[in-house]
Amino acid sequence: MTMTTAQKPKTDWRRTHTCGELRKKDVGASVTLNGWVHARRDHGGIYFVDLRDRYGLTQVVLGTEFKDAVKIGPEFTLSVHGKVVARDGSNVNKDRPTGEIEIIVERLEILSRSKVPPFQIDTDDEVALDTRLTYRYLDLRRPNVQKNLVHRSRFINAMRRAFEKQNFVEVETPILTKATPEGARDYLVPSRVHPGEFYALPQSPQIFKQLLMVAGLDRYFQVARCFRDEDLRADRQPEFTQLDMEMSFVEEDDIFKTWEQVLHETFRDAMGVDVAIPFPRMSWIDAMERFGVDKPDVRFGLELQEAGPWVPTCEFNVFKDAIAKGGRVKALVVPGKMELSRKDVEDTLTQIAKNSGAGGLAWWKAGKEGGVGPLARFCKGEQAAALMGQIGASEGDMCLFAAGPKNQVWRVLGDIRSHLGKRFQLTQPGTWSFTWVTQFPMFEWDADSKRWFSAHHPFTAPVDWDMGGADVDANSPKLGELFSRAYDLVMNGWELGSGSVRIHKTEVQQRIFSILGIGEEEQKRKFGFLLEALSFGAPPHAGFAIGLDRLTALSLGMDNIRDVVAFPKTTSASDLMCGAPSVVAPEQLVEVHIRTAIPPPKA
RNA sequence: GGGGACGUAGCUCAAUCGGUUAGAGUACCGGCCUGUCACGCCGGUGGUUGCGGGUUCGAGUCCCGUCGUCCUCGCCA
Repeated sequence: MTMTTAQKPKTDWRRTHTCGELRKKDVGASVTLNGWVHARRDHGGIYFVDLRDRYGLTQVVLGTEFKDAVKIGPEFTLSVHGKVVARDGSNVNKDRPTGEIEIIVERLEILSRSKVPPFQIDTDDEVALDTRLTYRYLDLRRPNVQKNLVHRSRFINAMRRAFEKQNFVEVETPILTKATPEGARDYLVPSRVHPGEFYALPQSPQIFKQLLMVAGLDRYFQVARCFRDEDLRADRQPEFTQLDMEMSFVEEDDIFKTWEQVLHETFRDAMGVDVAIPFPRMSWIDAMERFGVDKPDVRFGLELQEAGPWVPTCEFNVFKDAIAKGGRVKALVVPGKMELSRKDVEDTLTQIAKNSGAGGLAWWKAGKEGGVGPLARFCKGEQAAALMGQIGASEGDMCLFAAGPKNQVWRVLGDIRSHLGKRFQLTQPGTWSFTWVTQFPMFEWDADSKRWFSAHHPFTAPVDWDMGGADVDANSPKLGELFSRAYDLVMNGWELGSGSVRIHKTEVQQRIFSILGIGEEEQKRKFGFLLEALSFGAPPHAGFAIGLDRLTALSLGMDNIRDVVAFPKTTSASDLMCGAPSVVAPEQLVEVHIRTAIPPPKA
């Protein structure tokens, strides 16, 4: 809604939430209001209507002069000219602007009539998602959803300002680009001019921003749309937005400092929240050992404890076998006051453990006399006290043990820890806890295809440029022990973004490609332009990208990114509003040289 | 690709052990009401219970399939 008064200049609706909101000081002023109107009931010839601005913040009751107005539909768009008057003082609700003042209407013009809406727009009642998404443009009229988009806009603008203040240059990179092997599945676009050839939509602007570093734009950023043809989740849409950046002649520290400053200013300017900087840092291995995940929610303790040293003193073969096979035994000590029952452990938690790949969960209610639980008979005499000392448990604490390969132990206890955090509400809403997680593994072995994959991406620099020596070939298991200069930014248990120091030397890049099973020929075909670019004296560089949808959702306390995206897709990646994807005319296919038989559309 | 939950009026939901004419609130339409702000009162329209098949004397309810939405595992360099 726009509002003009004699005293007040026209307000830019993008700048303020309160523009359009009628206040007591406006009494006596002449106004023009344009907005959505939800007509209430006909009341003896008077129409009482709520005028709602585009943020849904203003509700105005029209005064008695409105009684001659024509009858109108349930929702419509209109323009009202009138005089603002104070209502009878005895009937004012002091807590809300609505009702305090009203407009005596001099002229009313219906700009646009409305059909009966498919759901009630003037309430925040729950409506089925598919209905909301089919009529997203009506859903967006609802105050709660709309304010998310306003918040998002503020966030993006604040970030842009913060980057520009640090002399970053925003550069747009192509949306029609080249398919990249590895990583996520590409969305492909057939070329009309080149029969049988395809563009791909970018999974990220990664290579382009590295080329910008070679080009000498040593402080780049971009609000970048990215596309990944993978299954959706609450925190994942097939297209999403990154705040992407890259810098030259820098290392981890410089990236961290830049982002800490940017995020500090963003939260301050967009939300008035003072985020403490610098953010704590933690190596990946510490994150895994202490929290069992690479995106730990550090707002609560309940850290994983090492039980290994105690194992040789006991007779529990499951634990001994795990250690003998090179695995680990770790524990989660749940304070007695959290009141975790035997049933909780044996039902809920055991189920979580099984979902996480464990055979089971050993539990022990700590006690100096041997405690209670399946583990109790292995905790005779001194052993009980020794175990309590080893894992830091007190009398009455519920201790949960996982044994096996370290990845599995981390996973099981990490999942259970996260469950307990939610269950016992160990986190406070409205807190923002950032952590840098550094030094991720360089490679991960894929048992199915029997080859190494990059844990981050193939352009990530190893911590050790020499990668443990020249004798490391693509078959060496040693590759699994190498660390990279990749880092993530984690907030409240969510991965917000990731980045790395990049490889800027052609030889190193070629070697990484070889380890990943990309032969010389293939390297040339797929990444020739990058390798050649690196050969022209590429500066050392590093970068980072943050998921804007996730950041916006989290900052609003939401756990689904759907409502910070104007037109989101469903879990089956379709757009219910416009009906995408859809069948196209055969002529269109012929034009782009696709002759494959198209399966008939679903019934 | 796998697992789970859900699908009943425009919307939000109910319907007992499988039982006879599928209800309520709201919305919508009509009537009454000049100070409402979830206005009130009276009346009315509105349903192939997502779709297809099966079991049964009888299915919204049970079974199978299918479609859709949500959550999740795999996947997301």
